[in-house]
Amino acid sequence: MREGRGKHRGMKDTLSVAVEPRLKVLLPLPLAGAYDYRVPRTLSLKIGDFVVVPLNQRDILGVVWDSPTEGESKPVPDHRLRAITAVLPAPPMTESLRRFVDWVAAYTLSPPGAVLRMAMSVPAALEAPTPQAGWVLAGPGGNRQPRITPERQRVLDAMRPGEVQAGGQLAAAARVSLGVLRGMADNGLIRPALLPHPRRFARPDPDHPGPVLGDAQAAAAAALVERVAARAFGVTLLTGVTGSGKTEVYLDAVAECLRQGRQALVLLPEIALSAQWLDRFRARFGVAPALWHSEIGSRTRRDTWRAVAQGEAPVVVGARSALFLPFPDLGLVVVDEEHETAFKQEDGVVYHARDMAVVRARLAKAACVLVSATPSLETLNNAETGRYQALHLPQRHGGATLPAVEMVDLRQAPPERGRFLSPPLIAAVSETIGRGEQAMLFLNRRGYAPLTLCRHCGHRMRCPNCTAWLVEHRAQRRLQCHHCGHAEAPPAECPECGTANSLTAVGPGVERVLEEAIALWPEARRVVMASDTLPGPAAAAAAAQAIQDRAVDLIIGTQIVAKGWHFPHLTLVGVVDADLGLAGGDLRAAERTVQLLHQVAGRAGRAEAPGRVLLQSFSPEHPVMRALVSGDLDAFMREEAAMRRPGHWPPFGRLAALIVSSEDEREAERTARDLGLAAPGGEGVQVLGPAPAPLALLRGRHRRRLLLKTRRDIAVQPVLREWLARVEVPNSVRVQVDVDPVGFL
DNA sequence: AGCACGCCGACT
DNA sequence: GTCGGCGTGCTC
Repeated sequence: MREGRGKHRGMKDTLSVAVEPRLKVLLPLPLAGAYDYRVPRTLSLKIGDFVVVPLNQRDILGVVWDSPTEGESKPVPDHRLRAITAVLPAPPMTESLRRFVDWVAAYTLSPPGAVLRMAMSVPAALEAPTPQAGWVLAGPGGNRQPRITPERQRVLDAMRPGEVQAGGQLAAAARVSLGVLRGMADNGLIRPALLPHPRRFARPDPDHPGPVLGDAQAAAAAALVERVAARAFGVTLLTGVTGSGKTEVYLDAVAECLRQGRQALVLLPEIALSAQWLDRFRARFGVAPALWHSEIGSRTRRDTWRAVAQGEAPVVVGARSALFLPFPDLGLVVVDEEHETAFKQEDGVVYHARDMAVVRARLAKAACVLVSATPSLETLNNAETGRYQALHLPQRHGGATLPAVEMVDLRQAPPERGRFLSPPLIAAVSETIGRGEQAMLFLNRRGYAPLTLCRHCGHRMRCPNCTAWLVEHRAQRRLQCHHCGHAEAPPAECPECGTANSLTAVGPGVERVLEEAIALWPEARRVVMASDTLPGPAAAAAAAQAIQDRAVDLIIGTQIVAKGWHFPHLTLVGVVDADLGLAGGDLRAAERTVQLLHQVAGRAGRAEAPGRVLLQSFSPEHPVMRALVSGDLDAFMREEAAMRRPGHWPPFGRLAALIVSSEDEREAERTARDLGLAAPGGEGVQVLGPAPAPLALLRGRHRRRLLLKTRRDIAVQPVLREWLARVEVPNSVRVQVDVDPVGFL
């Protein structure tokens, strides 16, 4: 590149040799960058087009790309170029989405192709949809006078000039067989025609009469509407306690987006559990939105992707992967429950959907709204520094009060031996269901017992592939690993000492709480809500419906009960183990516990009946418990911020984790040590580790962690890139980069 | 991500 | 002697 640039020889070469037209094509593969291809004269191409190109022995799909591929060494010589095979009949990928793919790749240190793969997750949607054939009136002309039988007359009556109808539908309407239609076609009465592709998603009516907003809601809604009407990027944080009507407020912003003729995207953390959310959407707009999540079937998936690309899906509600849908004109991105850790994608391209939603909105010149009753410290900090506008709904809508939160000190009021519900909690539940109201017992642990122990020798049943105990699922008579899926039958005798009937369950899971509840309240109608007892959205929706219909007295659940459900008859929530999330050295353990328990507490008490929350804890004096009892979460978050600020912990500094893993422990150890020796340093840059990861063994891979911490004004990506380039990583070792880690396992 | 090439065990 | 196991490496 350096020699010959601008010199005679170089100039002469470029002038005399016919330069082949070449384009960059990004492929949905984890390659370092876009590849160059020759453009055949027969194709006219533009940037963003989806194309078929040869690679090795096969044909694959890609996108004509225009990234200024940084640091490209030497261009591939002309004679090695291969030609683009074809263009696909799909709308080209927008500039905004291409820049998003580039941005996410650069931020997460992922190959751009790996990110592109998420934006082309439905290859079938790129092919022209197979048009459906139907029939249309042939109109006048032709001098034949075919006989009009009564059947034929009924068909003619069912048709209107110019309107194409599907054969099956038409035959049914005219009460004739398909043969009659064929005969009419032979006689020139009707002729085949292509059906216009059906509009799959009805346009939500922004002016459909929805719920009436209170004053505070109306004011917040007006502010959001103004942001959307500005048709420019901006982030707003919308806060307010459970039941303050945040959803209805941001649905007004969605309505404004529709009036602007732009598309809106709403991200939910657990789209599979969103049946009640969809009811509220329907109440506001009269129709259902387009849905996007991993459980959508392939046909719907293809139709939805295409509808989004053609601007025919005005509103999409989805999980984090919906960020990569091809919206041609995105005007609003809402992230509901923005504090939820479910927004963090942990495998493949590691990204935080809440943060990427802000970027997606910026690149699309769209408004962005982050919504939560318990915002993350990151988001609160951005609101405080003025990067985000803040809107707050001060109280529960409709005059309902917040539930009273009380501690149960397990040292003062312990449960019976081998039981997990304390006398005060038992009394409260009895009282509540005695009054004909509903109670909930919350324990964020699936299964019967988290640990199985030999009473004779102390042996603990552990996963062969992971650093984890096997969790007993008594209903299925299995011991399961919650990390890798390993399962085995509970052995009759201790595998270590051989003693029979010596294995005993230690600690509670929801199944064990259920067992206790059956013994205490045999008459109560119960439901267990856990991810393994509610397989899929339909089951979750059915359970929620049963609760709403008062067909249930007692709900026993894991964290899925915390998610935005509206249970109007629920007045008591008992948290079986409030200390559960606080163990371990996680930076955000306290923050997360406050958020989760506050969300759970928010399920109790609505308009008619005030709610009560009991937290069972061994350390009621812990700041987390104090915050929950006082309800002053703002003060708690201020203290949390004050603790993180001096050490430059997020959000006052930046973090990136390196996870070194290998099936060979020594190789993992050696690479981790090499990385530690090559660690960057200097002003505002610090490396912690290497250390064995808390999950030192996961799915049979030995894991070591290193943590890079920098001041907020130092970007971690260049530091990471230079660091990784200095260390040789053997093939058997994987180094995963996690920028802005949220968990520390 | 695929798909080929390459170098070591159980088969007709 | 071959068929085929999956380790390693390349793809404009």
